[in-house]
Amino acid sequence: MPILGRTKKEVVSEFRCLEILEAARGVFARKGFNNATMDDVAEAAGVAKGTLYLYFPSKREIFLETFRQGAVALQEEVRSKMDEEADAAGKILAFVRTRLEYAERNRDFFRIYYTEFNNMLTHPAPVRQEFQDLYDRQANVLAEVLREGMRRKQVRKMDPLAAAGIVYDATRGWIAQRLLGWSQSSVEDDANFVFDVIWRGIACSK
Amino acid sequence: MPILGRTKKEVVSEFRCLEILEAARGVFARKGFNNATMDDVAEAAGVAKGTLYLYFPSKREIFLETFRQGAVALQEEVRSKMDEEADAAGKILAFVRTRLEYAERNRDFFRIYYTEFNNMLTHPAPVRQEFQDLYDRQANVLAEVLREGMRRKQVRKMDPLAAAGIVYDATRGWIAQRLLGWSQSSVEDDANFVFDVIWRGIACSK
DNA sequence: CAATATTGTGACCGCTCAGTCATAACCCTG
DNA sequence: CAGGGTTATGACTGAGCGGTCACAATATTG
Repeated sequence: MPILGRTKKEVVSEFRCLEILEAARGVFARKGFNNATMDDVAEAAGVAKGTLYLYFPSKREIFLETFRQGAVALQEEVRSKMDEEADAAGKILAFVRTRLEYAERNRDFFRIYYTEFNNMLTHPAPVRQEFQDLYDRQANVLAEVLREGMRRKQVRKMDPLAAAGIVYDATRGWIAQRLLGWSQSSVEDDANFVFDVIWRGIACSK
Repeated sequence: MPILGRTKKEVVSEFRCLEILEAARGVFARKGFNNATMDDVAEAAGVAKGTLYLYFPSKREIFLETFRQGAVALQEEVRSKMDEEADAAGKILAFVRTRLEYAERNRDFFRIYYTEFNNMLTHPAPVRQEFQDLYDRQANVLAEVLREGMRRKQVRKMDPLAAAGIVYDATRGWIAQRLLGWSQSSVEDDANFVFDVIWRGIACSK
């Protein structure tokens, strides 16, 4: 007896999955993938260890799912905020600000993101391609914005992907600093500062 | 019978330490700290596992030592190249270029540096402070250069530590891209590009 | 309110791996 | 080259943990 296209069973199951993922996110953020145990996750989620395996096939898969969830949500938020802006400057500021804001609201996710992303990329794994794509998509959105900016003479001529890399990394670094508590300023101020430096670096000097 | 202030025993012992550290660096770079086993390190070093424990108290300590070694060498090289330059622009270019060059020559070290550094910082440990200091020292050298540049009206007024963070992160990001094989250009070109963008971002617009 | 199906449990298993230690090989030195 | 000291070895141990499964609790159905 499906309700709204889904059986009750499916709804409950999905709810459990989300509960587990949320608990897992906190545990992985606190202890890192390797030092987090399935017992930790089970305890945080308030279920027995065996239950975890009713909803996920392995520790790795739980981890990857928390990762995917956060990454996709981040990308969508960033993309939608960028779409609201008309020109390259506005879009890039939106990119920086939205990421900083999201990081503030999702510290656990970003802890995971920054401690494990490099690991994913540098140590070949079956999932490597998936995360490569994740980065590529972000970089390409930025690069497209920059290309358009160059066409309109707002951004000076340079390799768009290279410039995108710098925008991305400057933002990345700033978020890391905030996560480590090295910045006292507001998200707004920090975003403006990072944007200001980067924009002067890539804009047409008029 | 000490020779040149050291006994033969000490010399041999130091040599063995270096052998082990070099082997360990490769293993940790390839597999990451958690997936590397002491058997791996022993095999790479061409000794038995027990021998490792004659020279180091634990896996963790071997790892930290490879890390310290590389970080100290990097810092000294960067500092000395920066000292050869007279003004802020030259010093910052030297900072970027020397780091890129060093990364090219010490890929193993940088693999470790980038995959484990965040781990060190975000997961409290007795060593946390040590690595915090390592970063602080680098950032302060940069910040001092920027402060001096501001005094001479070459760099526009801004928080020097914040600006140092951006220089550091843009460089960091670029090295990561090179390690992942995402850049085809020469080190020289890449260094100039990164410097160019950053410098326009922070220099007095004249 | 049985009878059956579904979901949850946690003791347990097998394996990996850091670290140990009894033994061996290799020095010196006299 | 004997014998005492130093360095090397690798089989072994014990702990930790991912994953399983026999059983229990709960839900569903007729």
